[in-house]
Amino acid sequence: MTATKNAPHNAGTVRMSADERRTAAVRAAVEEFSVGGYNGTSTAAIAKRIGVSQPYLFRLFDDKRQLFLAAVEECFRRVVVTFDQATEGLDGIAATHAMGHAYQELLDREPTLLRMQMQAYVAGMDPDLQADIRACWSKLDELVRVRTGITGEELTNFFARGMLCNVIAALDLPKQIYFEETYDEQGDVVHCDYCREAEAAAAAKAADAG
Amino acid sequence: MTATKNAPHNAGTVRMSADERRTAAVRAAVEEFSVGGYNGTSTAAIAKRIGVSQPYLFRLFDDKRQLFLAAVEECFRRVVVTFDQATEGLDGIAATHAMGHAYQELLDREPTLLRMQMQAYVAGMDPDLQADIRACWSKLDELVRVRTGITGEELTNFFARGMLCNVIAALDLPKQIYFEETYDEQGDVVHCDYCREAEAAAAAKAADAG
DNA sequence: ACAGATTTAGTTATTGGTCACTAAGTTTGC
DNA sequence: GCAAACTTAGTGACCAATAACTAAATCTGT
Repeated sequence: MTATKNAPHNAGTVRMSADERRTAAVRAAVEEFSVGGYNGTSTAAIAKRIGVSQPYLFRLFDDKRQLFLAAVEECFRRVVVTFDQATEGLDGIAATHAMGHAYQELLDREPTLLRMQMQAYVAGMDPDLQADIRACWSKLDELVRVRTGITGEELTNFFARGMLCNVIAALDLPKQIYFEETYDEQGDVVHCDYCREAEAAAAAKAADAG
Repeated sequence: MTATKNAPHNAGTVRMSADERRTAAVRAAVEEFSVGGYNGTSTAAIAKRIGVSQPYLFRLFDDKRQLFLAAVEECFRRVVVTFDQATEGLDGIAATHAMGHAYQELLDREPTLLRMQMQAYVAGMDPDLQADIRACWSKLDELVRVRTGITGEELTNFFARGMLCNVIAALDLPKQIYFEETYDEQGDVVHCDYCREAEAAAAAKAADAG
């Protein structure tokens, strides 16, 4: 009695394949979980964001936990892709610098990704989720090690600075407090030699493609 | 009608002053919130831990938010105290090293404090809490700056490495992955020159007191 | 010294609301 | 016409916060 008999049940929403919906749901989940965290985000909020009823989410995912893990994996996947693209044709310290710059750029362009990471780490305190979150971390660790070849203090500082970026994203601190950039007379960012190497590699690749 | 007429209402629990209870509640809150976070921890769990009814917590604190903030402040206070004690009689790079060591020791001895910090940072994404959490961060930042005098890259790396410790605590990673210590033939930890300076300062202070 | 008054530390019972998840049905594209 | 995409309706569990009450400690006047 709530709807006229022959009016469409779900007017306004587009019909999608389950896989397409799942993908949309994961994207939405990243957005929602990144600010509310696992316990502070309702499945209803995620459903609303993709224009679907809340119970339908449970046809796409076994439970909230699975949806959260999918969001975490998507988040790490996007970071991995970023690192991948940033270090094409580079290795050693040049690759390390490139990754560092790329991550700091994420802080400006996609703070959601860094916030979602924070949420993943605290969710990792729950024994039910810890193993999966650790696996995400390990993959990232692995990528950095093989792409850069750095170890010891250098590796530690790389990840450490990444984690500081995450906190800056969470608290919305002005990033120049800890990451100052220097500008030339034109107001452009001054790049170091490693940056120039990275730019050269990118230019070479572009020339190759074009 | 639920209890025999003259039987004590709260048999088994000790009577405390409100201030004592509040202190106990804050300690319990740090324990509980550090693993469950703001949204994943019930006030009932905290009340149970100090042997008090759940509604009574709301006589001691206005609401859950206040209780959480008290726990966050207690957590940061304990870190500040640790840094304070670790750097007595030191400054400059020696103080920086001493703080760094002290923080890494917290990772072994009081992982709860580092986990609680993570919870504070993600809770700081909530606009209602962000200002207070930022204030805690600022205090810590200020302390490190005045005690060590470091700036720029050095300061950044100091905080960055701290944040990495927090993540290690959260995910229960083996800390030697990023913080290897070297041991001598006796199996004792090898200290650097700055450590020795710190030890000398501590010894001098002990001699002064004794 | 002690009875009554007052404050302080606690209780139980309850409520309004939220949330994850289930069951059973309806619509739509092919 | 059927399978796959989606809905509404509902349930039981939990949870922050309130209300109303009780008992123990402390103060006060005589």
